[in-house]
Amino acid sequence: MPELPEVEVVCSQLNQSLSNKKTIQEISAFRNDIRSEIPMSELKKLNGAKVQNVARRAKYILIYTDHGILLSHLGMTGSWRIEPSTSYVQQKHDHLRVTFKDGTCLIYQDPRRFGYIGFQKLNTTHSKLLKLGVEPLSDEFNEAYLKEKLMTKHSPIKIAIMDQELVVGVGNIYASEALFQAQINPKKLANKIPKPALRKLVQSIKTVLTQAIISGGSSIKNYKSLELKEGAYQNSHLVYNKSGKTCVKCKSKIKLIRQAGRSTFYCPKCQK
DNA sequence: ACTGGATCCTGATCGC
DNA sequence: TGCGATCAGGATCCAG
Repeated sequence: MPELPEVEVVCSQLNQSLSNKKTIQEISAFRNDIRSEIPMSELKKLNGAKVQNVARRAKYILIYTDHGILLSHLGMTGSWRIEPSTSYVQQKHDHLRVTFKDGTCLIYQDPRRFGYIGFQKLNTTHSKLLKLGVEPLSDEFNEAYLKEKLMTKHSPIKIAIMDQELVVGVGNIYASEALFQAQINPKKLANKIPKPALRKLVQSIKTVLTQAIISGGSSIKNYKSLELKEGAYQNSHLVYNKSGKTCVKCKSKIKLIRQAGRSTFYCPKCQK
């Protein structure tokens, strides 16, 4: 479900709500068989821990405490929500619940169970984070970096920019949107893109992600932020989910194709 | 060493 | 209205 902007929004809200105030009383799982088993024996180490801050790395959410780090990934349908402990009623697909000493609790819900919950020891890097590429909104992600990385890439550019070992956070929606803004055909081979186009692509990715964060993310199906608010960036999508509709630039029809099993939307006339 | 496809799972939506 | 087929914002494993 969520790409970088949606995770960023959830993360900053969690940071607002949890940091420097909450002490964990108890962590319990309703079921631990999500895609990868929830490591309850390790998570028990967080009992009595004080939350320090919440940060994002790629599409992972890291809840830092003085006893260790609660690592999570929302997969396609995962979400976190905060409720008063006393009025908590278990909802369908609630898998994990963190109870705080101040009378509130944090619940992880994930219908498809594609998400991930893990534990990271203090001063270590979890294995899931080891191979991740650069953050798209950092200065490390620039034209020179992209050119070097794509030199040996024989996949279509759309697939390449979704590769989390190259650059993190770009998923199916923002890949299509960024390529449209950069006027690059998603089928074009990554190692065949001229330098000026790569410069444009870097800029487009940064712009699209930044604008989406400002809008509170995209709510296509069931994404909601912590405060159960929907994002608004779906209203700014120019190609995603627009097949058959008119291109805003040239008035021809937006096309839908399938790449590596995922939908890609683009304008055949504007994107060469 | 690469690449694309199948796979994990539930729920919403589409077409007959 | 009902029912099966298809599709969904992700990541990983496997085969060619």
